Amino acid sequence: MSRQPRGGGESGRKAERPRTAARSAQESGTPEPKTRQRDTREPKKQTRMGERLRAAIRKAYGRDGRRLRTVAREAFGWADLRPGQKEAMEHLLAGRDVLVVMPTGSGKSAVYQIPALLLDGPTIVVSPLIALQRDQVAGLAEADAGGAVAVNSAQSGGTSDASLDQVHAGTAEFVFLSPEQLAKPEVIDRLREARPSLIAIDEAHCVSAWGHDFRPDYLRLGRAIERLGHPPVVALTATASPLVRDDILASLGLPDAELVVRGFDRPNIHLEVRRFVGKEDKRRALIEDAAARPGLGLIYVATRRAAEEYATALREAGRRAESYHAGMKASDRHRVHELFRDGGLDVVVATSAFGMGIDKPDVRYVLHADPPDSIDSYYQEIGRAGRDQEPASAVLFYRPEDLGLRRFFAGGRVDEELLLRVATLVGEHGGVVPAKELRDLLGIGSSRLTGVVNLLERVGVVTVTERGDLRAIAGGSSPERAAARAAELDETRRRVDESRIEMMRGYAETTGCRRRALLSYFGEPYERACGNCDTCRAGTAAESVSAESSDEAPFAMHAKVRHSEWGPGVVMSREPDRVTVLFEEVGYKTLSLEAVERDNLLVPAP
DNA sequence: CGTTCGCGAAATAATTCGCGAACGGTGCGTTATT
Repeated sequence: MSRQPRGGGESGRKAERPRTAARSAQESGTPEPKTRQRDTREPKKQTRMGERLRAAIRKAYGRDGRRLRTVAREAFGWADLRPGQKEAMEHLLAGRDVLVVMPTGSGKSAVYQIPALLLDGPTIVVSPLIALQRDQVAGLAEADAGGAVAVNSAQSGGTSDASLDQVHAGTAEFVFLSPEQLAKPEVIDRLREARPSLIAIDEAHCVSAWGHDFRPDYLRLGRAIERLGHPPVVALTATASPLVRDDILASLGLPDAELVVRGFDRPNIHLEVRRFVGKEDKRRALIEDAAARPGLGLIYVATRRAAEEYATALREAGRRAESYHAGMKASDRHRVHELFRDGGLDVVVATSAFGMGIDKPDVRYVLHADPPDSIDSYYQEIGRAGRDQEPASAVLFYRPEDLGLRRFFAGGRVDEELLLRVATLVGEHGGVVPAKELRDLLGIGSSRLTGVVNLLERVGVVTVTERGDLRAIAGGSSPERAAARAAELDETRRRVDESRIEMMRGYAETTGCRRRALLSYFGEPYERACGNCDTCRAGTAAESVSAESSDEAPFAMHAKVRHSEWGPGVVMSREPDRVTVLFEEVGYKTLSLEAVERDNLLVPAP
């Protein structure tokens, strides 16, 4: 079987339908799908190519979803599709971009795997961890799915070259790579020549969580998508609040994406917060609790050191416990992962490094020795419990002070002087500045430079060429002004991050139903008390809910409002005496209704 | 932001106190040595 690299082509397992349709769609002047107006700095030709492809796909497949079931059965052996899966696949076959928010274990991968086999052209899968890529390639090798390869630094350059050759020749349907690979012009060139028909962004919350400083190439995926001709894109994640969803779509450049959200509530997970004053009290209580619990568990901690200390203490208490964090040798991490997977442990004590790619159904409890940086992260972590639908527990061992570390991490600011230096150097140069020369001149690595350039690009003074080099935008503002505006953008991001920590605090300290607090954070209406959290059992949640339902609150859920100082926002949750609003500029703010009414702080916005 | 570490001083002979400094998470890729 072979896929013809360019034009023509008669042979091949897959029908030529979409490509043929692409030509006829173009010739007959089929109206372009109603899609995005792309960034004008991008080459026009590529954008049009993407839209033609979309039109072709729409024409060829329309609303016909019957093929989906056939492929599911024949290639993957899946008996049936779930509603969310089918809906997302149909959007893709109709040429639309899609953001899929579904829990792990609900078959998110199928959402791109099945359309991949129906669309003629390779599928690019962006995956954050090389270990994950390995698992995904291995998983696809077992199916009759047209072959899967990876491109990354853990294998030899020759192997990666061979992978790209296979994609090009049509002998590999799926190619897995990291965002860093897609930052390389030569990789993009070769993938574009292979005419990809689908792009999947796996673990898409990483775009939002890691893009701004940790792995800045995540923020360049939007560019990569354009340069690949913008075939239909599906972004997949297990949790994302409305804020994070918007961030993902804005960053990837998918303003008109369809949204498919399924299965947020996990009613079998009992929610509880235990509050402590002393650090030592908390530590003792957690060890005692974990040592006594039957079944498999996870304990999340904030530092590597705490991971090792708790694991040691639990071993002394007679449990089969191991720690897991990024400071451990790769071989040890691997060993712990396998032990966990094969039932050789009672509990893993881990930093946030442990999680992605884990889908063990019988985790009975997830304890947090420290709160994470957001409810998004918290829900992701506790969501690893009870996937078998049997009762499970999520307990947060809470002291307000423990949020300090999260504030510290969120408080990191961009180097304003570096912003200014890059803006000045590129501005004065006038022409194309090779990124490597700039890095050498400034003595910084590519990740730092990318972080700074991402900000300067957003304020419109610098642009990145297809080769990855830098050029000033003519008529842009002065370097000083540009650097100041870029720093302001970063400041907004910081304020929003801090407000997300405040929402985490709100969850820990609420007297209302905790499930309701979580679900309303994710924009899921939940107008009752769940009966399966500590506040419900204590009775405080019921008071809170009944008080609210009798309340004639003036601000409905999801209503658009405007604050005199904080600007536009959306109502995210209401309680009897207060309302939480997500503001574009400052993030989440909880306001007392009394103050809102007295000073007329919020007005409805159009 | 909060905790821990290391140091010198105080109080007294082996420990305790107070203070400022250092540190804390997530992974890609690349490169220099075994």
